[in-house]
Amino acid sequence: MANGHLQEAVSTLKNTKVRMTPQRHAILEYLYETMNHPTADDIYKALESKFPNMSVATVYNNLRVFKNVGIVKELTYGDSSSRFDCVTTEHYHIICSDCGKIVDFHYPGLDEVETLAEQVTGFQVHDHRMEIYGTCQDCKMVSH
Amino acid sequence: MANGHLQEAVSTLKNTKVRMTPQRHAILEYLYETMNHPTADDIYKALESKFPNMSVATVYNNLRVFKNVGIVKELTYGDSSSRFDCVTTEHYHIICSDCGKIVDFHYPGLDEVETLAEQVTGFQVHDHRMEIYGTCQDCKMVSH
DNA sequence: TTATTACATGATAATTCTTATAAATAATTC
DNA sequence: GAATTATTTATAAGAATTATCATGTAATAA
Repeated sequence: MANGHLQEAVSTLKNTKVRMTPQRHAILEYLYETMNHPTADDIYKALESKFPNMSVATVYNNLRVFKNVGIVKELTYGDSSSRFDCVTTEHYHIICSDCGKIVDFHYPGLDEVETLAEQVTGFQVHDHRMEIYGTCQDCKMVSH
Repeated sequence: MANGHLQEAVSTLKNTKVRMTPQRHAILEYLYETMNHPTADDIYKALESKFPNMSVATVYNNLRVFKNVGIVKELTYGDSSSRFDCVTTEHYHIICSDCGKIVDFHYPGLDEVETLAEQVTGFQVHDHRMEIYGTCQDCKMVSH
């Protein structure tokens, strides 16, 4: 299933001028398998053994390429480094303020907010973003 | 009215061990008067004439202090530098993807999302964040 | 009031994340 | 297969933020 999404992403790339390279495939594979919201550096380290010569710039460059094509989303939280997420279904994130863990959280979507915003502000809305912050169960334990 | 909120923030600080200094007052004043979601550098430049000797570090340090006390919120968008917003009433932001303009957008609040998230994930929720992205009217004009 | 303590500031260095550059390499097109 | 174009790699550069530390200033205690 994750594999299916990966294939889909690969064929999306095929339709553009973007070439498929081993590095790009590995980055995508990692994103779609782990579903882990990694930073660019996380990805770099994870693929270090497979691609000892790969540059950090390659990771950044390709993440940007993927983002432009629309198969990867960039998430900027407060913690200085962006996180990257493969675009699959509509879901939000809940983030633990203590340990930083990110958990997917499915929710119907906030389309009504978008339409209301359009009416009130006159903007032409094309996206929104929401995150929830809290303390995860593990961290609740620790603090007791 | 903006002034009222400023006074409130000042007295909040009084209750903590945080001292009031001219620089801190000026930073808060700027935040509460402009309501402009400035970056740290924006603030630094805006206060340059009043405080020619003020260091950028002072701005950063104090914004962090304010954040910890809870009278200022840090907003991280994709554009590399954080923006800072004084905490007043519950509102969200709608951001123009073209020119970067940020407009306040009042909405009842998404408490139900928080409670649902608590039930589903087991997190203890204490905050959430939402933004809407679109094209503002000015930029819509330009593109025609 | 004076001494002491604790916190703030300012200048600068250091760190970190990200992007730009340029040469080498690989893939695609004809 | 040769020419063209995109990609990788290594490194340098850039920008935002934080750390350091000496100095300064305000609060507290005697």
